[in-house]
Amino acid sequence: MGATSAAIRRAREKAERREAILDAAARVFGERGAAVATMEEVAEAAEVSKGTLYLYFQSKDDLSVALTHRPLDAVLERFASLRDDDSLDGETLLRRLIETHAEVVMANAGSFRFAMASLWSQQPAEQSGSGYIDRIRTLRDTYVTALERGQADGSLRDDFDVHEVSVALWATFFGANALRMNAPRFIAHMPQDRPIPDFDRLLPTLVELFLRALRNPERRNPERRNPERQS
Amino acid sequence: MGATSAAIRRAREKAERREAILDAAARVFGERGAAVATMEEVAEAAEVSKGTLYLYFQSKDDLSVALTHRPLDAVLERFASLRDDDSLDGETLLRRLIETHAEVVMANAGSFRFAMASLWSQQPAEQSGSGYIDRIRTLRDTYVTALERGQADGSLRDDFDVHEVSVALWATFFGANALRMNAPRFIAHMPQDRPIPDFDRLLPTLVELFLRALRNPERRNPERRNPERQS
DNA sequence: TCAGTGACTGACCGTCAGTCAGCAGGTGAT
DNA sequence: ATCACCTGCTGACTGACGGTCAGTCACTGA
Repeated sequence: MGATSAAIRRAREKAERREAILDAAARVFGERGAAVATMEEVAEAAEVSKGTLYLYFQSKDDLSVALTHRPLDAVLERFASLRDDDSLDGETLLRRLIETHAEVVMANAGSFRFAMASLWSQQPAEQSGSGYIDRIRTLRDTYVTALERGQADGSLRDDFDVHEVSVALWATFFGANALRMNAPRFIAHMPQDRPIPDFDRLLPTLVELFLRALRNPERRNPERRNPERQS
Repeated sequence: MGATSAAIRRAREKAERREAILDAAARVFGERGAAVATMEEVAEAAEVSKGTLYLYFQSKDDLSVALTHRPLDAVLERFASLRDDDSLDGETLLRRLIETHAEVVMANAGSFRFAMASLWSQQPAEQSGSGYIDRIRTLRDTYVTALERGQADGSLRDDFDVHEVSVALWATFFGANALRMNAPRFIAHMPQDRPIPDFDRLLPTLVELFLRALRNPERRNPERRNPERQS
């Protein structure tokens, strides 16, 4: 049936256009800064009219939140493959998750920034944020998995609550990524005669601290794989 | 001189009006939500015209950042009195700082929220944020003091860099406060059939984790002073 | 050939941050 | 008492931008 194949092609083109708009928005928001960029500019960059934007996204907020979905999906994909790698013990998995997470966030700082802004400025529980929350939940679930694995294989202590700690991890790396994204601004305001905090050391320091708090001091050491890790 | 006393009175009235505007803004931003509230509404609540707002504050962003100064000053004041209390060892001081910080942030969530939003949305290094940065720096300095005291009195380990850790603490409690401020939103989006993360446990969990990582395992225990403090 | 469909357009609207010419009322000098 | 002056304040106005919608056009399938 010709009707069907035409419909399929339309659907595909529609999806492609949506992606093209997201590409353009990422570029514009990244270059110009999120709040300053206008929908008109995004439309121009995407080579469509402003009205078209509103056929694909309900609002500017909706568009900017959608911008974070792709990088978050990238995080989740890499999370999944790490989680499925059985050769990693809980501690190593945890460390890798944190590093992966930070890496992708920093690589997409522009996209995340405005999503953060709209997260803060809205007060109603917008349903536009729902996709974001879903992804965050999956992300936290993966941290829980790593913690549970660590408790099971003895690489982590077993006297903490994995759910409580996973929320703590979430908060911590949220804050760390936030600071790192805004580091240039903070540094610009610092009086130059004082030691400037080293934001690049932030992640390693935090990883170190958390692992020190969580690592099992009397590790059973059954199937050890990596002989490194001292500090 | 009559002229002088009149000038003094004017200056005082000007300061009072500024405070009154901040009060009104805090009320309006708190009730209505930061981005939704208009300057017109703030003006009405402060019983002045919109134009007057711009005699006291350069912009809406400026006003909302100024809103956070007062609570931050409250934090700093309490920080100073904690720091000056010599009977507190480093570990206890650190714990108190964290708790105080969190308490004030939560009590003034409305004021902080929009400041966060403008932090994210602007890209230029606005000088309006400079007062904010100054306060944040003092805040972090106090954390550094606590860490140094802890290393000196043996309540904390001495094998970490106090500056690196202070940035880590800053990031962590920034993130934790951020999450707690937005907890209702996250919870609203969570599917109800899953265990909901307990945001009230977040602070205690983090304090616990950090102290576990930082506390001196072989504490010399020389001049212990307060037998209280359990949680 | 042509009616139907749906993606797309851009002029238009409402809102709101920010401006500015003018006003009131107090002040100090004459 | 009078007046020039200043200072704080006002609110109508402007420009910009997010969002809308009546209308256009290309394509489709009969």
